[in-house]
Amino acid sequence: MNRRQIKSVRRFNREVTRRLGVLSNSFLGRGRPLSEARLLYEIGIRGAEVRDLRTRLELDSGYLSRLLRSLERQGLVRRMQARDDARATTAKLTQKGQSELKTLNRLSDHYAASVLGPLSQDQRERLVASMEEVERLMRAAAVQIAPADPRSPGARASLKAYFRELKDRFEHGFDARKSITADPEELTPPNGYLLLASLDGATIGCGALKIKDRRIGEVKRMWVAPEARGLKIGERLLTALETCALAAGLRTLRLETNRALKEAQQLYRRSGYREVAPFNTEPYAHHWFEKHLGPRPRKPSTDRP
Amino acid sequence: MNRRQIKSVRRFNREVTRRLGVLSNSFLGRGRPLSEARLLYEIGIRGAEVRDLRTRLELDSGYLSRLLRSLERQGLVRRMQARDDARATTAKLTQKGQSELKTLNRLSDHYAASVLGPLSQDQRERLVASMEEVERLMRAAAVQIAPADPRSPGARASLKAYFRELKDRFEHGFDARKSITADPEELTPPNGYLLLASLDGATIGCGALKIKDRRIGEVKRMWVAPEARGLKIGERLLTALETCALAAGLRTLRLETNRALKEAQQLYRRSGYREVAPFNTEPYAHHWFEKHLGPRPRKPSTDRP
DNA sequence: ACTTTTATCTGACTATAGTCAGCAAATGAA
DNA sequence: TTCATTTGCTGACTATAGTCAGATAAAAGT
Repeated sequence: MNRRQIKSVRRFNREVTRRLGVLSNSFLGRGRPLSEARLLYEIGIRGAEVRDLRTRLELDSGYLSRLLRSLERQGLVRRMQARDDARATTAKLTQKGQSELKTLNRLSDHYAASVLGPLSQDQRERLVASMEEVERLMRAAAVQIAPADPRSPGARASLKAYFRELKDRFEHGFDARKSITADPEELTPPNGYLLLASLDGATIGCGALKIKDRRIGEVKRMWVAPEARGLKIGERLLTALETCALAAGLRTLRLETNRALKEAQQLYRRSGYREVAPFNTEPYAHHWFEKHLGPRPRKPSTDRP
Repeated sequence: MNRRQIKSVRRFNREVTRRLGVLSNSFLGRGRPLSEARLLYEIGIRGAEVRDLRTRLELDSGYLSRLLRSLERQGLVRRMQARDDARATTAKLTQKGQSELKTLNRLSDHYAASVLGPLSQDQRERLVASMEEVERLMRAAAVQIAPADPRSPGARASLKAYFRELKDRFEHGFDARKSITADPEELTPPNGYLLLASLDGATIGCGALKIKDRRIGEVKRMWVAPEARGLKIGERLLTALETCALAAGLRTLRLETNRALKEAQQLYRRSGYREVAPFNTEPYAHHWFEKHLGPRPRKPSTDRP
């Protein structure tokens, strides 16, 4: 990355926060603190559990409780205990709260219209397209990759989703018991590693390294959530696994994959993996790949797991 | 503008403010309130007049004074009276303030680098390009067009810049005394109109309408500041003038222009003006244009002057 | 039965970001 | 000269957005 790019990002930050700040104050802030407005918005028509609100808005539990109480006093929100877990609280909008939310939505629409209004049709299209690109890429940049315990909730959730997808996509389904293992203890250092990709606290991908012997590692469990595809997260996971492998002294990585997973094969080929003769008897595999690692990780990524 | 575009703008607003907010807090907010950091940044190495700071940051004079006092107490800023106007105060950074500013700049750079860091080279280029487009178009959307008194400071400044540019660009220079008049009283309702385009309080363009008789108007003084070109402000000024003209009951608009002003001619042709035989003896003109106004203004713009 | 964890609430406190009325000096126009 | 305006300062006030330590109670583990 260079000076020009950094300058451009800083400039964007400065200008856009200023413009958005002024507008969102004048539109959303009408009579209601922004935090309350956001909270109403986040509760939504269907209601939400308070713990979800806390993680989504990243609020202190005390602060959130106070905000909810304030909304309750204004008659906009009703709090009720969840049936299954009496500790958990669910917040729902009252009739009044729902009409308030509609007003907020209308104001937000007006705000957006005020941005688009002065522009020509052509400019509007270009602005919207660029906004979508910025949002997508800032989301991509916010994805974090970090090693995790294979038994942690995030790990289990992503592995479950991974198996589910294999079952859906393989022509004869998928049964983990018939496949070569990659059990939790095999993915825990020093036997191996599991890396999770997460975005805003939610796990959206995984990738594992199983150390076979002192020289050879196997890449397993490569998966990215459908909603996060196209952000190059597979590349980053793979690069991070290679960094892990190098750090562990490995010189060769191997992997096998099913013919249904076209995009995975593309990723491996792009990343310098060469197809080789089968090196195991994995029943679900149609292609086997191998890569010899250089002394240093490749340049594009700066992940340090 | 349609639902899809509005949704996209709202989504951008929500996501980007959240992401930028988190980051700018964690980077710029280290130990120093954001408003103080912004103020230091705005004062800059060369110092700045307090009144300029107030308009640029849109701060209450009391609040700004307090912020400056706080920075002064911390030994970062020195306040001194301006020589020419003893009411005005100039704020300058002390040695310590300058090194603090350098630290802030370094932190800002780190913040930008943290956004770009996880992305591939290709993604970085695309992000930066989209950011520039968003910024440019949001700036364009923030431009306001409004009628103004031809004697107001903004009007005089833009007319002066306009004459200056004509003088530079016309092959034989330009002398307003030899040209057909468009004096302040001719551009004041009901004799005519002067519209100013402004961005964040600064005047960046003008356009005038001189009403010749009850049916025919003349477009004069069309100018956009060089730094604001490419944002379709000329189009908006012209459309707004046409709206004015229609409201005043005019059915025909005329204008003349010099051959050096290629982009102006393009604008007029694009906007439906047809070249006609000379209708006056303006010595600096090479092309004469005319447009018959329909009963309603064209669609793209929503300016209502 | 017990400890630990999870989910929320409460009170007390702080920081940040303003707003507003009024004052005073300097300036500029009538 | 007079008087309105500009410019900045001060004190008093408010709103917003938190943070933190501890209380409480249900649920889950052991």
